[in-house]
Amino acid sequence: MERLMKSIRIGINDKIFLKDPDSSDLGKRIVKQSILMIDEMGFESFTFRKLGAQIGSNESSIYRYFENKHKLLLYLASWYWGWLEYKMVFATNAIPDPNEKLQTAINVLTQTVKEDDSFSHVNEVLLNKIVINEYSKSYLTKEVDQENKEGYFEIYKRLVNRLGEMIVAVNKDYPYPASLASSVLEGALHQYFLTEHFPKLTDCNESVSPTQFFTDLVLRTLTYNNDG
Amino acid sequence: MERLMKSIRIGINDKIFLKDPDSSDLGKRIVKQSILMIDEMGFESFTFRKLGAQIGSNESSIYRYFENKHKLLLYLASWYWGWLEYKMVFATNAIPDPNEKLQTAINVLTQTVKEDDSFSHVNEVLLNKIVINEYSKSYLTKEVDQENKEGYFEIYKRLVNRLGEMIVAVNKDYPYPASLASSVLEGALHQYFLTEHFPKLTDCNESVSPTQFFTDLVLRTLTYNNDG
DNA sequence: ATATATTGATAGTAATACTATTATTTTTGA
DNA sequence: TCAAAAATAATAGTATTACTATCAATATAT
Repeated sequence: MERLMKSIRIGINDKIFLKDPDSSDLGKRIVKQSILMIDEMGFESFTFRKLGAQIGSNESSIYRYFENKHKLLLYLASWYWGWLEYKMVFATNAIPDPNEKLQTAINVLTQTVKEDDSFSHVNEVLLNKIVINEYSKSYLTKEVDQENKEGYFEIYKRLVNRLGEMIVAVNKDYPYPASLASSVLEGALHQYFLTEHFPKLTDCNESVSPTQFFTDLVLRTLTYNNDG
Repeated sequence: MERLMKSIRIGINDKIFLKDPDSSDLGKRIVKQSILMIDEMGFESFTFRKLGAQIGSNESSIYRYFENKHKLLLYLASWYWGWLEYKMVFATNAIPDPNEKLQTAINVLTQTVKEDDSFSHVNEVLLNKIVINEYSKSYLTKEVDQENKEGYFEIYKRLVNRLGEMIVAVNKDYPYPASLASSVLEGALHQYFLTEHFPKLTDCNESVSPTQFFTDLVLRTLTYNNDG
């Protein structure tokens, strides 16, 4: 798996960047260091000037890769969701039983990332933390419809839809597969956030994972029968 | 109900503001106009300078009420959740049956606000939209733990806990009442957002409401029996 | 009528989020 | 291998943001 992951490339909508950061050493340093810095100081405090100082490069050079830090966040998020999608498809592909397939998908999608593959310049552990803390900010904007039209959220949407299809495969009569799928993905991020900062608002903790909560939730929801 | 709501006052942690905006005409104009402007231009573009220009007051005067726009957002959010809490407690108070009580609570908590009471200086319809689009930004910050310690999220937490208790009252064996409660509240905001901007990621639309989705979800989850 | 509190006006600062221009270095490909 | 092209760096500059400070004007309360 690691060897495979090492060589994959996430296909990201090329309107998100001005110059593909994967195409040069500077581009990779921008991505790598921005992940460390956004995790460290938070997206609000992060600036291209600070990033330039850290990587020994110039602010103006970074602007040749990304229009602004918002676009960089969209890039990082797309990378993350693309990577998760790959892991999910890989993990579920060979499973014929719809129940087991869905179960496996939920496992992959709602687990925290424990270690990065250390081959790529992308630290997936930190990227996972960034997505938990910052992803919402990438779409809670006045420009969301325009940016959606331009395809900046395609990978995420595809991932939600894949999960939705697996839900349908388990129970074709369940009336809200898309809402359940989007709730699982978004909710997992939220439950991780709560575990860290608002422990009284969640039952998840060191011994109970969001994966357990959502696995149970989806099971109950899809195998419900009203004779009980 | 309208008459009652007219005179209620939401008790908001007074560390959120420097001077109670409810205590003066200027304070009320700040709150009223900020709601209109944040809804209109989004939180990022909104500034105290622009707000001052709109209400014919001075930027520096606004800073005497709120340290910064983040605190103003915390104030508006607290007001909103306090108002919802009031509506929920009022609506559920007299209901003895736990199932019906929970059902009513979910109704109140996941419905959009259709008209404001027009007595208060707060437009609840717009405030509801603001909470959908901006609330996450109030806690997805590096300062969240400090601010939580100072009690800025008390009302929201109390509301989630109340809902969690109602869930326990319906099914004391369900292992994730807090997570389910927080998922319903947060998820309702998210489903409304998706309906507006990512319709393919939700089953909610003009004829299916997030209320229906979550009512059904909670019903299935709490009345599940594994004989099926 | 006067002290006090509130608001307004003006100005100023450091930082942000860029853009523009020009210089320097690196890459490439004829 | 040398010249052209591309990429990066350095420097400077602009408009805006997010404030703070000071002082003047006005309203209010005793």
